[in-house]
Formats: sequence, structure tokens, C-alpha cells
Amino acid sequence: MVKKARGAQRREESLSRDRIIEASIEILDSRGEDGLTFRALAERLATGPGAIYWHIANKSDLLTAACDAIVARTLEACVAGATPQATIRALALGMFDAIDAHPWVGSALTDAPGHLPIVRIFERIGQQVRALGAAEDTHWAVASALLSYVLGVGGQNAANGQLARTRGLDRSDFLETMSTAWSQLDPDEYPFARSVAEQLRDHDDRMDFLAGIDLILKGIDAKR
Amino acid sequence: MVKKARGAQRREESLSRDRIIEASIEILDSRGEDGLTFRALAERLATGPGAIYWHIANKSDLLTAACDAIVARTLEACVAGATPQATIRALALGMFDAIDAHPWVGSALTDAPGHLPIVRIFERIGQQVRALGAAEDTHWAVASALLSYVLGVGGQNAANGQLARTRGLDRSDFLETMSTAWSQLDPDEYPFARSVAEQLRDHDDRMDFLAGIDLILKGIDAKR
DNA sequence: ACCTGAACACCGTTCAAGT
DNA sequence: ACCTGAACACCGTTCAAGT
Repeated sequence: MVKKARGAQRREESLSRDRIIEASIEILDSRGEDGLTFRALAERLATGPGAIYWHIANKSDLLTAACDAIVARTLEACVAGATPQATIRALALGMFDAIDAHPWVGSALTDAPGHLPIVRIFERIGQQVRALGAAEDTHWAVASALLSYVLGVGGQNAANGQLARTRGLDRSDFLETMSTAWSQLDPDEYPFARSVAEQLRDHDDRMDFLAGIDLILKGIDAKR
Repeated sequence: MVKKARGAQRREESLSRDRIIEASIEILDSRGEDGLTFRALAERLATGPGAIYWHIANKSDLLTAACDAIVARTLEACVAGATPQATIRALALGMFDAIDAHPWVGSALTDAPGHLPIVRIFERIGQQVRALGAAEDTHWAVASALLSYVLGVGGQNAANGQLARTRGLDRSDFLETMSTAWSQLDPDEYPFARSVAEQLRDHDDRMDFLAGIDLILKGIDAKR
């Protein structure tokens, strides 16, 4: 019962799956995906690399578990809206912001199909799709489309943010640079990209993301 | 002018960026993303790992270049349909199939935001969005939504396929297994996933993908 | 200009040995 | 049961040295 209160150099709590996951999230957030190594993790936990394997199967397991922790918290924080549509928007936006804050979650989700974190999100979206009252046999396809959209756009946005950070730019500087590059593309080969270079400069990823969600929701509506 | 016709052990053509990319695609297709190493590539090209760095900046550059080669071919093979809607469907389906055939293209695309292959796809989709005749100031958001959807769903589908292959199952065995697992989920926590387990078993990823595209296209239509 | 291949600084993972 | 840390079999990348 009595914990050894002594030994400032030693760990205060014993190793556990949860502590390992917590430490992983901190490393992933501060040093990015490449920063998470078993050696770095072991050092932070004041142990050896081998010890971690007692609690975690391998690196992919570790990443999925860290990802699931973020997803679980995010979904918990999402409260239901007045309508299924509003709830779907809230869920989607919640995930978008979570992936933006933890870019590694984006790739972890795409690399873990069928795993717990994905099923969690799918379930929450699906319950709202059902509440929309669409035909039963379309539930799967509609929920899948929404899930894929959320993960797809969320991931792209996070990748963009990381690219900007890599180049040491903030969001608006980055958009400025990219917009300028696009406006100088070959007019014959890239007329469209050139023509939207302005919109690129001033756009708001978060709002565009929501616009896409609304597009899909409208599509569902139009189908009924 | 005269090529050395001799030396069966030696390379017939000298090293070039194109030959390196071609060999990379072959390795990626046959041995997967993890199979592509500079050592394996060097061996196939009958040279040393260092030689590759004369033509390629680094591994990320190599992956993007290989990805771009697939994308360029895929888009070239996509002929225009009777309507912008039909062309968008053809482009989307072409990319879906390409990512399905070359799963590594999915992750390469998500990891290379703003790079050539992405801009190529975006341009082609965008031209059709413009042809749809929607309001000019929505072009960016609509084209972005479509692009993200295509990459998102395509990537998810490819990841699923790889997961199935990892477990040594074919598509329908895999769906069978997953459907059964879902039907046994906790009814209180995962009511929706349980209820669509049947649809999961019989669904066709390709058709669901198209259904999502149509949903978005309908949403655009409803907005006008 | 282009290629060679040894060397460097890492990885994830295992496993005998300890407590 | 849980932890240690050296060791193994790899990586991507560099660079002096060659042609």
C-alpha cells in the first residue's frame, strides 16, 4: 500500500500502458511523428526500450492507441446539436480541429482501417445518419462518405499545416507563398489552378471543410 | 552514338531519373511501401545506393516522383464524358482504381500536399467544376471538397485492401470477417455499426465511392 | 559528370539476464 | 510479473575516392 516516497531519480509511478500512451502523445505533439522512437520514449519514462514491449505490442499498436485516446476525448467533448445535421457538423468540426491540433492523428487514422478509433467515429456519425431518416439501405454508404470526407480533408489540412511549419512559415505566409506560386503556373496547362489562386490566398480551411459537409448533407436531402 | 552492346553483367542503359522511378514503381507494386529501400533499389539497378542520390534528392522526392508518374498516366487515360458530371465521375473513378492498384499512391498523395501530383488532379477536377457553371467564388471550395473526398476514400479503400492482404484474405473473406466482428459489437455502445454489419458484408467499395461523388454533385446542384 | 561502396548515425525489435 | 540494456538486423544519407 505504501508507495516508496523516496528516490527522486526513480519513477514515481510504475510503468503502465496508459502512462506510455500519455508520454507518446506528448512526444508526438511536441516533436512530431518522426520524433516518437522507442528510445526517446524510454528516456522520457526513465526506463529501457525493452520495457515498453511488455505493455505495447509494437509501434503500430502504440500509434493506434495514442490516436484512440485523442479520438475518444474529442468525441466525448462533442455535444449533440439541435438537429442531426447540426450534430454531424459538430462531430466533423471536432475531428477536424483535433487532427489540426495533433497532425499525427490524421495519418494514424488512415493507416488503421477497421481499428477502434475509426469505428468510434463511424459509430457516432452513423447514429446521426440514422436520425436523419434516410432509407435504411443507404446508411452504410452515407456514413462511409461522411467519414471518408472528414478523415480525407482533415488529413490534407493537417499535412498542409505541417508543410508550412516545416518551412517555418505561419498559415497566412504559407498561403501567400502558395497562392503566388499557383498564379505563376503555365496558363495552358493549369488554367483552373491559376484562376483560383486568389481564393486560395484568402480561404479558410475550416470554413471550406464545413462547406463540404453541408454539400454532402444537401445531397442527402436532395436524394430523399 | 554507338552503345556498348557488350557486358551482360553491366547495365545496358546508364542510370537516369526515369529509370530509377520506373524501378521504384516496380518495387513498390510488388513489395509494398516498406519494400522500397535505397539498397533494394540499388541492387535492382545494379549500382550502389549512393549513385541514386545523384539523380534523386531523397526518399520523399523519390516517392512523390513515382506517385506523379502513376497520376500522370491515370489522368491521361481518363477521357472526357458527355457532361461535366460524367467527366468528374470518370476522373474520380480513374483515381480510385489507380490507388487501389497501387496502394502506396494513396499515402504518397496525402503526404505530398501542394506537390505536382496533387495539383495535377486538382486542375483536372477544377476544370470540370468550372464547366458545371457554379458561382465563381465557390470553385475553390467545391474542387477542394471533391479532391479531398477522392483522396480520402481512395486512401481508406487502399488501406483496407492492404489490411486484407496482410491477413492473407481475399476481399470477400475479409468483408465476411469484418462484418461478423461488427455484428458482435456491444449493442449499447455500437448500435449503428451493428445495424450496418450486413450492408458491410455485401457492399461494393467502388459503387459506394461513386455514390458519395454523386451525393456531392447533387449537393452542388441543389445549391444553385 | 557520374558512379562506387564503406561508413555514420540512427531505427524497431528481441532476448538473456536480472529483480 | 515486470524491467534492463546490450545486441541484431536493418534503415536513409553522406562522402572520399575513383572513372
